[in-house]
Amino acid sequence: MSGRISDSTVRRLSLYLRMLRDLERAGVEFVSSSQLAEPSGATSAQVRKDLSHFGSFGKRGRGYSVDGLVRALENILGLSRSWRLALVGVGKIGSALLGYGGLAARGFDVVAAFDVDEAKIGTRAHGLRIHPMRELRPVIAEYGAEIGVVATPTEVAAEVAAELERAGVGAILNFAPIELSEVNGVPIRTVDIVLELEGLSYLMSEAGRRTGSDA
Amino acid sequence: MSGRISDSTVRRLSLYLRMLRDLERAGVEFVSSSQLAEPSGATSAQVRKDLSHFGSFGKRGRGYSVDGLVRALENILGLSRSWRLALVGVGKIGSALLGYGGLAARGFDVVAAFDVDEAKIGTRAHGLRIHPMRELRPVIAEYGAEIGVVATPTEVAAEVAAELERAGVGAILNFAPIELSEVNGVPIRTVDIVLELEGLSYLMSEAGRRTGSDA
DNA sequence: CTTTGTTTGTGAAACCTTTCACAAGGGCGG
DNA sequence: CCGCCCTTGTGAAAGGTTTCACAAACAAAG
Repeated sequence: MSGRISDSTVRRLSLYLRMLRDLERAGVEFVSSSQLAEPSGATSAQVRKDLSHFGSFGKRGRGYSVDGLVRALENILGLSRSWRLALVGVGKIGSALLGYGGLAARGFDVVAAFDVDEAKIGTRAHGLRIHPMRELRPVIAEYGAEIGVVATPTEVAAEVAAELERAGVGAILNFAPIELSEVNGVPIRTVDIVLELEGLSYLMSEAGRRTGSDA
Repeated sequence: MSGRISDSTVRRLSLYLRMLRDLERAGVEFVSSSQLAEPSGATSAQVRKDLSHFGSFGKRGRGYSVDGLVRALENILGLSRSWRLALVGVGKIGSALLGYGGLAARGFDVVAAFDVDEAKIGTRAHGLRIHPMRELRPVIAEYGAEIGVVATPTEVAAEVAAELERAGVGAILNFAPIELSEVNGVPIRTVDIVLELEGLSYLMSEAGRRTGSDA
């Protein structure tokens, strides 16, 4: 088992875990790979293959113990603990994140916030004091933040990401529409809304072209 | 050329276009596939392969005309026009989207907003009147919205997506942490922040496990 | 006009992911 | 205990994407 696990496998594991938690709440004890596959649009074989990279969790003829698999996946994904986030940029997106209870509910706590705007520094947003960028390193160290969130304008995103890295975060979530390159093995995920919309734009145009030329 | 184009190819095309627009602004006339590849982390061969699905845009020995390729990619991606968005759910994320100028700047105009909260209905958010859900269909028809944006709580996201489809949108951007299944050929892209964070959590835990067992 | 530089466009190869299909294992009723 | 049924775990096959490597094409210089 276990070599390098693909990104898509990890994504699916998260989706399986979500469904398993729902099942657990509903008091279900066992689940089969096909039931597990449905909500994420995967196949039962894919579920079994995904899990097989990490071990043997099922009972033949019976399926998977819901509780057992929840714990196994939480361990694999690193979700049996909570993570501390440092937010840089308390603008539109940053504020939305601070106000979004879904993060803390799932074990991602924003413990520190930073901005360059003198008017914001020292004030509180959703109960969190906003620090000046200058204090990035000490404050991140003080709170032990592990994940940096870049919610700044595009122009400074790369610089901020580098600064976060130097401050010691182990991973970065980036909301600026720019491809940041991973250095020093600090993984970066970018959430790029415009890119998603452009993908949809392509598909709609493509559909139009096909329909158009059919007529 | 041109068969079914993969998602990752389309994403890269968007990234190429971004860089090309920067180059255009900078007055550069020609660009090579390797220059184009760099910012998106692709290889020059990949750039050429991606483009080759749609035609022959370069000049051997010279590279690609920046202007020419910008227009070609805008046409391919459907970005030589602007798109009208209908936003459902004017909560934290919805408001952040309304306030984010980056969308309109790139040709994605939010033309209608909806919510169930009686207190919000009739008021304006960032200059946009908030309509009740009941008026979804007529208002979307009136403004000719083409892309629906789901920014509601998870519980109602699937229902809202179905409603948007019936109202005639051609694509859906979903911010709720749930996998919505495409029906009637209406493509759906989901932006799932928690999923991204969990991916980072996996990588950090994995790194920890490796380092831990090395010692 | 010919030679030299460079860079494209593209089959073929390598690599990676998903699907298939089935032997192995376990529960359950009789 | 036996036989039946169900579901896992997994090699092998299929399908897809990325990389390689090179002929073809063009610009520029002599």
